[in-house]
Amino acid sequence: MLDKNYDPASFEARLYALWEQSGAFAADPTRDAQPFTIMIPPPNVTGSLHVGHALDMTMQDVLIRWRRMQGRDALWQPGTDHAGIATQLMVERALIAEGKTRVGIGRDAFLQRVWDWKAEQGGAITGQLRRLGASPDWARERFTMDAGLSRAVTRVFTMLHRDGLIYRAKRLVNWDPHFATAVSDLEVDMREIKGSLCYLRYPIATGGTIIVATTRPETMLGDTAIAVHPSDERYQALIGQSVILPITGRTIPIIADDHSDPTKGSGAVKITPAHDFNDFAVGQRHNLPAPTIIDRAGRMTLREIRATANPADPAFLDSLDGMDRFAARKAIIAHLETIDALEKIEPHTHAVPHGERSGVPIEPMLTEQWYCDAATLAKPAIEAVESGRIQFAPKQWENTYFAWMRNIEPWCISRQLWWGHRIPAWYGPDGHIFVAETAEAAEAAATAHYGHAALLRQDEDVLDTWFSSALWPFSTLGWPDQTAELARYYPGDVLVTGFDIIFFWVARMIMMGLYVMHDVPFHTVLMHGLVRDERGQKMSKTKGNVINPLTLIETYGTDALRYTVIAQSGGGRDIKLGPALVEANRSFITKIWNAARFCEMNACTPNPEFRPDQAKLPLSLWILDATNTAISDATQALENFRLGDYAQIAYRFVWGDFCDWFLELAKPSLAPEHAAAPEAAELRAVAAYALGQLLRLLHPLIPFVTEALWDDFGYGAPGSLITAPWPIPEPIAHAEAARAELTWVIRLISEIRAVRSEMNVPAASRIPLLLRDASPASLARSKNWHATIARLARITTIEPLAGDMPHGAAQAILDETTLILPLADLIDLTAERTRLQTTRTKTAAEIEKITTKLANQDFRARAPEAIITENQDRLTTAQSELARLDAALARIT
RNA sequence: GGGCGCGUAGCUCAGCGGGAGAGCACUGCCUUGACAUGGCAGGGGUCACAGGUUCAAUCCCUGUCGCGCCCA
Repeated sequence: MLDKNYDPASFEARLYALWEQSGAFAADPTRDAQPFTIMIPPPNVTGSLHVGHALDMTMQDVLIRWRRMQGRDALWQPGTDHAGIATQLMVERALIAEGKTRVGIGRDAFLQRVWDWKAEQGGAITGQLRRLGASPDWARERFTMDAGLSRAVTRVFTMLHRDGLIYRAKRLVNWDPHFATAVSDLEVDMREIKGSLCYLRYPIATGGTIIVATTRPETMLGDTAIAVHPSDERYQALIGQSVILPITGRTIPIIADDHSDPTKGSGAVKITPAHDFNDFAVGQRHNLPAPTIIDRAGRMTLREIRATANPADPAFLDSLDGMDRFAARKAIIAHLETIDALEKIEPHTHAVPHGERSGVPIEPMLTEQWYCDAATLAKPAIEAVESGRIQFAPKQWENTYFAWMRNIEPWCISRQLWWGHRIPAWYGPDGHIFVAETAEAAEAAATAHYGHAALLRQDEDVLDTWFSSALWPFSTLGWPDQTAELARYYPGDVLVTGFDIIFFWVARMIMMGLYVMHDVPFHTVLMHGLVRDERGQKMSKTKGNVINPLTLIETYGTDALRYTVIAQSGGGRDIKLGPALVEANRSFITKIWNAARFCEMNACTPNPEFRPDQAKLPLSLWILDATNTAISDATQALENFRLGDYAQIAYRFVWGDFCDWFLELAKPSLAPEHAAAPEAAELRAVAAYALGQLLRLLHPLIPFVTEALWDDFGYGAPGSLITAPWPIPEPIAHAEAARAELTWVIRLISEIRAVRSEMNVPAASRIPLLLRDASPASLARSKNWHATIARLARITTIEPLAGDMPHGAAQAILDETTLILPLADLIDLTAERTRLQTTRTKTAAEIEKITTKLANQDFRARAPEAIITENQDRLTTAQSELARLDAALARIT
């Protein structure tokens, strides 16, 4: 017996354990079934479940559960990624708390600490995914640092290097001084900073000064030119002259370059090639030197400029060596003031790059790093989307993908971290590089190269975490081994992720999939938006508006959360989420629970022998037909990746069709006094059947409540709904006639209810119904449905009107019939007249509109025949309604 | 500056060439034996604005305004 109250906490954990232990989540490559594969975008091993995951993972789970029920061999590949910087940071913090440091304990000990941490606390998110009801094949869980996945990383690195697609180069990188590592463009946040624009006065060698504007005066130590725009009249005479840099006393040229914007600042800009991306490009065009003047910890360094310096104040210059870059900025401004080289300082707001993880300003830094030739890898990846072999849903995001891929920069893949895949490159005594999968292979290569064994030193750096994530769609399946899984599940079907991650996962997985596997990793990319708070604000810890999905689950149940995120997810736009919305949506789950309770109380027990074609009653045929429609529509929505539509279709079917009408219309027949009749038996069987279809239809969306009810009713063994077949429409004979009949009954009841409500007829009062001008068919229907109409519309008798209308009656029009409700002293005749007049006005307006349209010769000549006919039909209907309304008005006495 | 997207009922959004929709919120009535976490009924919209194409425009095109995001 079901509890009176829906209490998700009482069964969710139990049902999940039942599913997991039953092996329902497991893919089976030996099965004779079409595979369906989703590779989880591996969450960060340090992470915990946030609402963005809740959306992303629920979408995947809906698809995987649906396809699994359809009989596909469903593989949802779970796992986590090792998150180089985040994980290293976490363990470093723990060390600092113990008074130790990473460098202090050394690389090997540090890595052991990371693994220890991972064993104890890593992957908390996988437990939280279970709370969400996610059904991946846990036995196949992978981690990007696993031996197998690491082997794939090493293999791909050597392949790319062999093909000339990985190389070493000295370039500017985004340097994070806090972590002392290079980071990718994508791990840099541009933040609006209220700073200052300093106007510096540089002396010209031949006399006079030139003013340059800069937001970073401290970089002047590394200036190697002053650039002016070639067409800037003000500076024509100065091009080719020299400037004496204050502080260092170095002499640098004034050059002409388009980079300088005459409308900004003074129109002259200082060029610091080693510490600015634009300046670096200018430096390359003009063959300028690029001295580094800030070190890897963000401190000033004189190492590369000391030899050329000729300072007026050597003590001041020396004092800068080793000074933090921001302290140096202040010191330099103060010093320039004293030597009268500071023209002015203006407040200035500008975008400053910050490390996503560290939060400190990024320092462009000239370093030697490993690069991947992304532009070459991108070509086939672009083609795969252009040709439609991969499709984005919504399609709009393909533009974003193309825009980025067509302008892709070389991918800096090395990171100066310890936690990650160590770069499989070794250096000989003379610096010669040996790239190999193992140290032994590198040594063998070195022996062959030098003609004798040589002492090799492995590259200290590790690879960008995204390098290993990019291999996820095939490394998880055992590649480079040719496993049965690889043959069966690659390429996969769908990647589900947020648009903010197109460049991280989507683009890189496609590039690597095509390069390594010569095939796309998936055919569809299903994009969703960001989850925001109820006011549309981005969630952030600093704002304190972060919603914890586990709290929502504990408060409202997992199904309410799942339903909410999916129902909101339409169109791939950002979604707004708050506890109030989840609470409101929980009532949908409660509604299902209560509808099931009603079925249970009325002995609607599942009958495996029941087939829809045994049903005879119009009401049975009607709900069976509505069930078919819901099944078709829901299936089509899922096929088109319109999960929001699926949720809405489910909602309307359950609440509108099944609860509001089917159960209500069935109640008179199910009442105890009729319980023994054959009609009641059929309706009980139909109710049980439709409920079973409904539970299957909604299971991918709200797995827990549906499984709980499935088990309770005994539709199958406990925990078996997850593997029950996805419903398919069953042919219903005479569905058309049943629809017509039930639609009539529903309209009749609604019409009477509306009149009663508008005329303020007390709900408790039961009144007779008279039918005027009713056709024999309508009279027959009213007779057949008398008990139901009586109950739902609070009616006593239903009779054809014989003779004159009784005094004081309300009227309404239903097709050819005029409904007459004698209200005697209850009625306010003025109100009744007004009510009918309002309807008449609307109908008359409708007639006017259609008449005008039909009178238009252009319309008649050019509109499709079907549209003309439709308008004529509508006109006829409206005209006859108008006539009946006029008659009704005339009868009021 | 370039690109993408969005402005439809109080809110969240669907619809995207031929009768303006849903959910929530709101108002009124109802403790009817699944559910007051409910039922029934109702009000509420020059579909941002201005042009254009069309027999017909919320829907297509152009422009304007406002908002958001991405890239420089």
